Formats: sequence, structure tokens, C-alpha cells
Amino acid sequence: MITFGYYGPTLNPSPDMLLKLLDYRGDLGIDIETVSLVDRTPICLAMAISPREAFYFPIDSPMLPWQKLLDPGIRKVFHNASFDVTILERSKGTRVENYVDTIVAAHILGLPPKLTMLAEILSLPIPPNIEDLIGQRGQKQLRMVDVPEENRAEKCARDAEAALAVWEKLEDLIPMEAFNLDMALLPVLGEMEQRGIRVDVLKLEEHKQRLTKEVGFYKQIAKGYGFNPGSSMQVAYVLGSRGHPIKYKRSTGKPIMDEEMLTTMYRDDPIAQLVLLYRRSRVLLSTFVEAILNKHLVGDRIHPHFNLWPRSGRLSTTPNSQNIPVAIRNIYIPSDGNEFEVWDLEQIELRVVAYLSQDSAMLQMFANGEDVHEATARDLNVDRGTAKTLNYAILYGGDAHTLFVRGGIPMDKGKMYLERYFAKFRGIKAWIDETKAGVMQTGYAITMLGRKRGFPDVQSSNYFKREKALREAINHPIQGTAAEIQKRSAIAVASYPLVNIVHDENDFDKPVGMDIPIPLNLAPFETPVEIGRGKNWKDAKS
DNA sequence: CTCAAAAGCGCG
DNA sequence: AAAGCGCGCTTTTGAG
Repeated sequence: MITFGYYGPTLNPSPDMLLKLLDYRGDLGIDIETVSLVDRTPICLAMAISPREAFYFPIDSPMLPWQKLLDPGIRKVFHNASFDVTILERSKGTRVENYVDTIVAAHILGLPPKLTMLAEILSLPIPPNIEDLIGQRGQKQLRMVDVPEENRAEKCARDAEAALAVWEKLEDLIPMEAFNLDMALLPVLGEMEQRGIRVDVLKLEEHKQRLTKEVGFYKQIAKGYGFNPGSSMQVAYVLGSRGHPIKYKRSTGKPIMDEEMLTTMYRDDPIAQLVLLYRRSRVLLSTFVEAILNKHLVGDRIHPHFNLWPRSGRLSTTPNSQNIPVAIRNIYIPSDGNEFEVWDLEQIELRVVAYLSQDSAMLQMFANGEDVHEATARDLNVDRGTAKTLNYAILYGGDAHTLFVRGGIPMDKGKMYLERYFAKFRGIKAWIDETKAGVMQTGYAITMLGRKRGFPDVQSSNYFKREKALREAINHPIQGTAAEIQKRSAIAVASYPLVNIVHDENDFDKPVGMDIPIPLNLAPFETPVEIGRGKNWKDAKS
């Protein structure tokens, strides 16, 4: 054991120093160091009882008071709890309860997640930088286990202190409902990660064979025309030589050759069609099929890690389990004897808009159980497609220009539609204006439960930066509130076999007879759930 | 050669 | 195309 105080480490602490720790019942800052980020074997642990008092223990030290960690009466403070808690639970074989996470708190307040940066922002002592111990990123780095113990001990202890100190400052600032939601979600995500999703490996191999053939075929044809279909520069060159005008990005001067351009400007040229076909097959093959087969498979399952760091409050996953193409979703299958069940929160983002704005017309549409795009179309006297584009433009802060680019609606018509839209949905217009005014004044936007995200660019002198920030600020409460509702739904079904969460969707791998009750009261408004079941993910969604 | 940035695309 | 939001991942590009 080494103790750390205001003046530095004490190598031979007196017995009453340990007694002080044993008697302590307040919040306990914790940090664990492992062999490396890859090898998560724990090597040491520190406990902080104040922002400048910590105790360091090698992991096998007989003096390490494990009972402090496992005592549900003592609140533990971690920085990145999902890392440390997983390690603790694995090595001690028991649940860790009653803890808070400063990284979760930081995300909810829209603050940077690095402990050193949080300490700096909050005017606290700054803990050692990991790169000073193991070397800069991109260079050859040491493993933590190779760092001299005195440096490692200092790092571990100071991090434990900093976590505690940061928590003490943030506790009063944080919107507790949003924070408790994420803390409650952490163990649910942990279980889901452990459970993993089953993959039909044979089916995956079939996809691989087919796609490999397709990619080779398209490539061969392109070669006949003398270009690599994977290179936008070469595609542009070929299209240019066939007499097509080429558009260039203003910022980089490179040709724009994305799907949008190929399906509009170059639609009639078979070269464009070839490139589109090639890209589609290549992405399916290398980004999905081969990646799963070669990198993510553990037995016949993948175990994505769920991250809580997206700025809006959504989840993200590594490897990504949220962008699996519909075309290959039949590779996600249930365990033997089970079926796949999919829950979708219906039109959750537009319901959130209706709630946040309290717009009477849109609230009424939902109250009537109408198809909201259909109803919008009827009320604005436009077709359903236009109505849908209009509704989505609102979600993302778009304007007439958006309607032009996304929906091909001429600018003058778009302006007219928007006027009609805001005349019908006056509350939405008012909410957008209020939200913009709010972010201009305070610098941040906020979700239903109080999650914040800062938008410094609303003060930018650059028109485009400013407008972008305002669009993001409009979207944040919508996307973020929808995420909060989805998180509540995942927590509510925590005791059921959840295998994936895709933004507004819960996926289960469940016994055929199992009836999972739909949670009620997820929000202060109706949140209907559409349920599908099937023999694989794709089947369950259609 | 290596490496970071950009382009492009999958999903909600 | 600096003009809808949020992500993660692969390949190409171009600078050193």
C-alpha cells in the first residue's frame, strides 16, 4: 500500500492511515489500472477518500479492503465505470452496486469526457496524463504493466482522487433524471454485450461468395473501360471524357461523385450504373460480411459494445450493430428454439416534437391515431411524399433549400409549402423559434430530462457555421428526448433477453412462448410500440 | 513507405 | 455541395 496526500506519496504509511480508510463511509473515488487496454487483467487499484487523499494497492495486496467496494452502502465514483466495474465483477465474481460515473455525468452536461480536461475546466488538480507514462498515441506505446510502479501508483491514485473531486463538483450541476437514466442503463447494456447476437455463419458465407463474385464482375467490366470503380477520381475522369459536366467540391476542389450525383446527373450513363452496383456490393462485402466473418465473430455470436457518448444522448456501438444493411439482416438469428422479436417505437421523433412544442394540430393527429404523414398531406394539400419530406426537414432543422435538395421541390414551391406547414403547425414554429432564441442566449440546448449539449458556433461570425449549429440545436432536443424514451424502454425490459438496440428499436432473442410486456408510461405522452416476430432479424421486421 | 484526412455509404 | 440530424467503418488520396 502507498498513500497519497497533498504533498505526494507516503511509502510506509502508518497503520492508522489504513484505519482512516476502513472507517470512511463517504463517497469513494476508485480507479483500476490493467495490464493494457487490450489485456484487461487488473494490476492495481486506488481508493480516494477526498480530492487529496488516496490509497494505492497492488491488486494482490492482502491489505486491499475489497469489502469497501462490494458494500452497497458506500457510493463508488468511477471515471468510465463500465470499464472498471466489468473488471471488478469479473475478478470478484459478484455485482458492484451503488456507483456513479463521472464520464456519464460529463456527457450529460456536454463537457469533454477526458478526466484531465474535466479537472482543468473545474479548476481541480490535474491528474497525470496517460501519454506521459506510456508514450504518445501513434508512437510505440508501453503497456501499463511496463510503467514503473511508482509512476503507475501516482497515476492510479491521482485518477481516483480526480474522479471523486470531479463528482463532488458535478453532483450539484447535473440533471439527475438524465443522469440516473444512463446509470440505470449501464448494467442493462453490460448484460446485452455479454449475451451477444447470434449469427447464421453459413448464410454469411453464402453472402460472401455471391458478393465476391459480383464485385469481381463489376470490377472486370470497369477495367475494360480503363478505370477502378472504387476511385472517385477515376470515375470522374471517365465520365468527364464521355462528355459529362463534373461538379467539384468548393473546399477541396475534388469531383463530387456520390450516390446523389450518380443517380441524378449521370443517371443515363451505364458507367454510373456500373459504379453504383459496384459500390453497393463492395460495401456489403467489405464493411459488413467480411468484417463480421474475419473480425467480430466469437463462436457464432458478435458482442457489440454500447457507447453512451453520442452528443445527443443516443447509443452508438462498436462494432457497429446499428447500420447492418437490410439486405443481409437475415444473418442475425435467434438461439436454438427461440424466435427474433423486434420492437419499434412508432414515429417517436415526431411524437417528441408534438410534445415539446405542444402543437395542438400535431398532438391531435397522434391522438386520433392517424398516419402523421398522411394527415399532414391532407391538411397541407400535398402528396404524402412531400408531407414526409416536410416533417423530416423539421426534425433536422431544414428549410426550403433542404426541400429542394432532398425532395426535389423547387425553391419557390418549397417556401410556399413551409409557410403552409407553419400556418398549420403554429406551435412547432413557435418552438423552433424559442429553441433558437434559447441556444443563442444560453449557448446550449436541452432534452426532456435535461441533457445538455453546447453549441458555441451559434455565435460564429460565419453564416454557415452559425446555421449549422442552429440546425443541430433544433435536432438535439428531438433526437435526445427520443433516445431517453428508448433508454427507458430498454431498462423496463432488462430482465428479458435483449440482444440489440437500434435507436428506436429493441431486439430480442426469446423463447417462442415468452410474452414480453410492453412498458407503459415511458413518456408524458403515448409511445405505441410496433412488434414483429420472425426466424431472423429481417424476417421479424417485415 | 506511413499516416491522417477526406470521400463515401450503411443504418435510424 | 459550405445548405437535414446522429453515428462507425472502409478505401482512396495526397503529403511527408
